[in-house]
Amino acid sequence: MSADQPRRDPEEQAFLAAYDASEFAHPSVAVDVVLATVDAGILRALLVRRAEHPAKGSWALPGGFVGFDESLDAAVERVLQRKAGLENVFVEQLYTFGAPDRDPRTRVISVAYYALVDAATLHAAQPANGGVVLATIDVPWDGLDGGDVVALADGAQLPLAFDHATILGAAVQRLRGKIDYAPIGFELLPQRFTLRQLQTVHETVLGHAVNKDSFRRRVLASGQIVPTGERETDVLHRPAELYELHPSTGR
Amino acid sequence: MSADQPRRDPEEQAFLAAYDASEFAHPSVAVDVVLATVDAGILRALLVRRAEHPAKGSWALPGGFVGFDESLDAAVERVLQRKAGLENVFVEQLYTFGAPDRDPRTRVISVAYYALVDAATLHAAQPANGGVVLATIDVPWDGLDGGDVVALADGAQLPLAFDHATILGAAVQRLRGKIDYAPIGFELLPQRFTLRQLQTVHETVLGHAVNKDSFRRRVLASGQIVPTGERETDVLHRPAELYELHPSTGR
DNA sequence: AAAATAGTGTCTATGAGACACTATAGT
DNA sequence: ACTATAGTGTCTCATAGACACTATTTT
Repeated sequence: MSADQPRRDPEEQAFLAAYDASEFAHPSVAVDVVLATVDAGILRALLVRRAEHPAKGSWALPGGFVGFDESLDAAVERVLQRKAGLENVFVEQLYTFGAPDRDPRTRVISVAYYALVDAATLHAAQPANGGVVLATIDVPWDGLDGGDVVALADGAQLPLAFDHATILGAAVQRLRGKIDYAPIGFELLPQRFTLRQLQTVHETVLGHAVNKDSFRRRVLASGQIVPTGERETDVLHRPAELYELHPSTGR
Repeated sequence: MSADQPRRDPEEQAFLAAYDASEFAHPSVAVDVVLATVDAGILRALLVRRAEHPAKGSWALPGGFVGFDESLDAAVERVLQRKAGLENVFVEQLYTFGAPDRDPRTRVISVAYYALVDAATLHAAQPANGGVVLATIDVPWDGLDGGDVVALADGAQLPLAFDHATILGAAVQRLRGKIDYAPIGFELLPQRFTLRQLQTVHETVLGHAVNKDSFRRRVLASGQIVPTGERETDVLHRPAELYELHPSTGR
């Protein structure tokens, strides 16, 4: 560490050059949204086919540029409404990707978000235009290692635009790190759900099986969910009790 | 790291050549850095006095606009070098703040980072200009609740510019959530440290005392640190063994 | 009745907290 | 010798995993 080096003119000039550049040309700012769901034990995310250059024909996260007077959250809502026909979805900011060459058009800094929704709601919402697919996300790493992921549709790998494989990987990594202590698993289920469904959601996100007994104990002891007194129907076995989020959690 | 870029055909190259990024008004993009340290059991952060409007006279996080061809990480490095005279500091992205009215000049989207350094290094580093203070951070909430924090110098509260009290609070919240499982406590200590020093760092960040016995057991069992065989000197009591990060951790 | 999953009770292993005790520096 | 903190050994308690067992639905 050379923290005690005196400041020299070149450093000051570098600062001034960078500052002046920012006065003339500003980067573009976009939001990209990882809209994820768990469907029958499979992790999926919505992708949009790029109809125009750049990366024409490859698949991208739904996204868009941030308006000059538009908040980041508002931009995300607009994107979700327009590309997936969804409103009032659980959304959290993920990370901001700012490599100078990540978009060939110009400098684009992208603030990535993830949105979670249950599979039924996502299937019911019809996107305004075509060119949209609910891709299967294949995670080629274990635990919290991180890295790019692979998107599949009909068994074939989809080419992903820009650095979106990295953004998808970061979203999976964040979900895996958070699901054990934050109430995000519920966002991937309908309002009423069984403990088995919740366990499947956790297992799908984490990428490995979890212990049934301790999972039930832990979830019930957390006080986050309450039994409804009703049971699931149309199953081939003993029906499980339906639970819902504790009213104080407000959903 | 980043995914393979799709092949560029002539049509796409023509599109890129004709692309005009200045078609719309773009927000400005800045980085703000929470440069934090733990000094004798006190959490501190570097603040810079604003010499110009807006918020003239109040205190702000060190920051600066991102150059058009400059990566976010490079902008953070530049800010740390210029405002604190530091290089090779541990840095991680925190969150991006984008409320349209957070800066009265114009639309400024700020990508916030936090940087961690040990107190001795921070004291040794000479900031380029005056108007810099190492403020005490007072956290008026417990655990992971979150919220604004208060900056103090010489016992008096410092007025904070823009939304920087919120950014500082988010940094504390992130550190508290991460220190139990991520190796960030070591970044706040010199290369060699005692277990008691490490415990004090944890207690200062968390805002509450931790159990000595289980802390020692947990840290030693993690295998992250190794004993050096040497002991501290010039203390009024039995000197403790000095530890350092396990070589494989690479620092 | 058979099949399948829901749900309960209990034993064990592990890790945290508590506490007593010994060790070693400076004064 | 006294004081303060370092460091160790052991007991207890809480929680996760494992496993056996019972309960309840459809076919």
